Amino acid sequence: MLTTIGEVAAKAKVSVATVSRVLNGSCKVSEERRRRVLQAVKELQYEPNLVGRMLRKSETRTILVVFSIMLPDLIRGIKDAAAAAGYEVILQYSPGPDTDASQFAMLHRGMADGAILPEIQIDNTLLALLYDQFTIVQCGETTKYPQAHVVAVNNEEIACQMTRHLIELGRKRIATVGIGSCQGRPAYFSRERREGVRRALDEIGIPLDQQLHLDVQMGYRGGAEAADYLLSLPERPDAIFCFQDTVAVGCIQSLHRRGVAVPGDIAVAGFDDSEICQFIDPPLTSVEQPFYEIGREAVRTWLLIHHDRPNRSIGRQVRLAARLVIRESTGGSPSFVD
Amino acid sequence: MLTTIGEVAAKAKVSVATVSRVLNGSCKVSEERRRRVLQAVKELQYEPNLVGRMLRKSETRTILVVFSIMLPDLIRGIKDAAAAAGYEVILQYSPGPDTDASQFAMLHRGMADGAILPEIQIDNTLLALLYDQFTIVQCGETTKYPQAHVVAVNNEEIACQMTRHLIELGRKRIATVGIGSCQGRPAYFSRERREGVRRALDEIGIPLDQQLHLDVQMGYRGGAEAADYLLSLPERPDAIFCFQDTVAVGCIQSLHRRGVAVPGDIAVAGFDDSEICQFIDPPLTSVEQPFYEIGREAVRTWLLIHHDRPNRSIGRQVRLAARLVIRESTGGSPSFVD
DNA sequence: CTTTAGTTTGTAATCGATTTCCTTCTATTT
DNA sequence: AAATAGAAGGAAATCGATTACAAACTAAAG
Repeated sequence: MLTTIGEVAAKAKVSVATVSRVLNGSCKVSEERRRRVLQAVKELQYEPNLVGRMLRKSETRTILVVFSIMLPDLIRGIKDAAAAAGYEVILQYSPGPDTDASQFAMLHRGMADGAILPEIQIDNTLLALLYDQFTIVQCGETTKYPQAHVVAVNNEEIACQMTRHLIELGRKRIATVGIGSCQGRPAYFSRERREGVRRALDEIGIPLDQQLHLDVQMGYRGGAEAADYLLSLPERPDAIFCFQDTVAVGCIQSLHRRGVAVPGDIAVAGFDDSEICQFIDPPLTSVEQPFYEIGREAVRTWLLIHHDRPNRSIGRQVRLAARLVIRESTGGSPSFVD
Repeated sequence: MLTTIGEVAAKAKVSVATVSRVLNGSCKVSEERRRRVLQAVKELQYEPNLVGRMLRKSETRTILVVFSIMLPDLIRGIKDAAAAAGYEVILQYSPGPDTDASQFAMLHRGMADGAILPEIQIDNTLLALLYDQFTIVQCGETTKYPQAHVVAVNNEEIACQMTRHLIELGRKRIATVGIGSCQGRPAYFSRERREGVRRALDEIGIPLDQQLHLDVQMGYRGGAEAADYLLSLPERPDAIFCFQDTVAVGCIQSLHRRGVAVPGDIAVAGFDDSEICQFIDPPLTSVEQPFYEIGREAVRTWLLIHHDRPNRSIGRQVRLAARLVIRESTGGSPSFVD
């Protein structure tokens, strides 16, 4: 059994109310009693029971984080910002690209005040229900739901920059590999990035060739499949921009197997700048996302919305800048470009 | 505000006790009232508040899972087995190889009845304190703590098998790269695996060369550093057995850069059989761990220990079989061996 | 028709922490 | 010395669900 406030009160020879007051800073406690209470707390190693507190205050001060891909920096950002605001974080892992209602039981059962959804693809009907009842912030993955609160990088802008970089290197037939959800629809961030690619191609008057743009399941296998398809085309691309690093890695692997040189024949770029980019052959050009800041900003946004519930009619969109990281896989010399 | 049992009772025109009885199966409720209650529950979309239940029952029916590397199958195994037993799971991410007391606040604050620690390296003093107060099961990573409850693969046996495989291919100077904790000490599973390697070498009368065995931080960078060190030796190894796939990948990458052929000059093997093994060049020989089963078994063990608290003097050790997955990185033809 | 046994239902206590309300005590002013 | 304001601390209500206990009701037996 864990120590309760009653035992602390008994040991310190004060009432439970006084113990609570000492620990919660309502400073109307005499120095003598405060000392006795703190002494007892220390000796008994008392930590207030969160369940009791939650019930009494009718709030959990807990944020649920439902994630499908593990992004350590993002989680750290969320945890740090939440802790700073006196909030707990509980993680829920949702395997697969699409998330269903069962992942949100903790909300409906009163164990969390709201949720942050990093890189989660989710049905619009379910999303509407969640937004209706709880404080929800999405990050990484964006959404077409108009009331959604979103923290993400400026996908369109950075994809446009990446495409310009490829064009500067003389590439003209640029393919993109996005991430699809279960229904075969591309994730919304894929659409934004593709729109950036389209804009860059537009600038030099190249029309979009639909054949060159496809969506796959995230992971190495998806990348391999994409490469196989693109190589099967009568006119092969000379660059492949994958919207996730693991997809790019799978892609490169498949190109190698078929004797296609990277970047000699085809340049490949990824997205996220995960650790593997530096450790694959050739090192992978990618887009660095400020995951830690995205996490922190998501919490800040969450807190803002949560304390301003009545006025939350319109969605709040926060866009952060991403950064191109050029490496050998696109044939450029290893250097950074802002 | 979420619906409470009182509102359901009012709507169904019964007492709260009756609602509770209907929902908790004490079947002494008349058919008529049961129907009314279920109707009201449905209409109000009522879900019992876990906080209230936890407080009243003085148990949370929640297991805390503190993880440092994300193993989706293991988490799925844990969640499935926990759900089947009516338990919730909350995840806590612990960045870095070593875990400190702050990760266990949820236990001390009454939000979980115990914890499962997958692949977590943890100080023995802290571990003893945890075992003393809570139901704890470790999995993946083992422990020298004698009262520890551990679910893991038979590291020594499978490492011995892998080494025999390398010996059969004609390799004689076999290096190992283990995972070190912050204090520079190797993780305990590294020691077990190394012991298996020693045993296999012993069988053919090759003594252990200490120079060939080192520990690094997990991840690609650790593998690259290990390869650099091993190549700097006057007598290079002809095989490198890495105790984590990412380390093996980093290792191979560094070997490639220095013009060392894999497996021509040096064979490389990994551990965990993660997805990347099939998508790296050359495909990586590895050890498949039954992560889903480890997760399930961890929960089963947890439940057993939890309901048998007085008699838990001695640690319970569960060892599962792992499987060699031979691929090109060790020069064998791609095939499976049991 | 009364008694008794058994079943169903409601009332109220309970879990731990917080907080309102009220009492007690101290200090200041007249 | 009496009156009053203000500070400090304790008693008790509260949050939501469960459950011990008591009350009410039904059915069977005498």
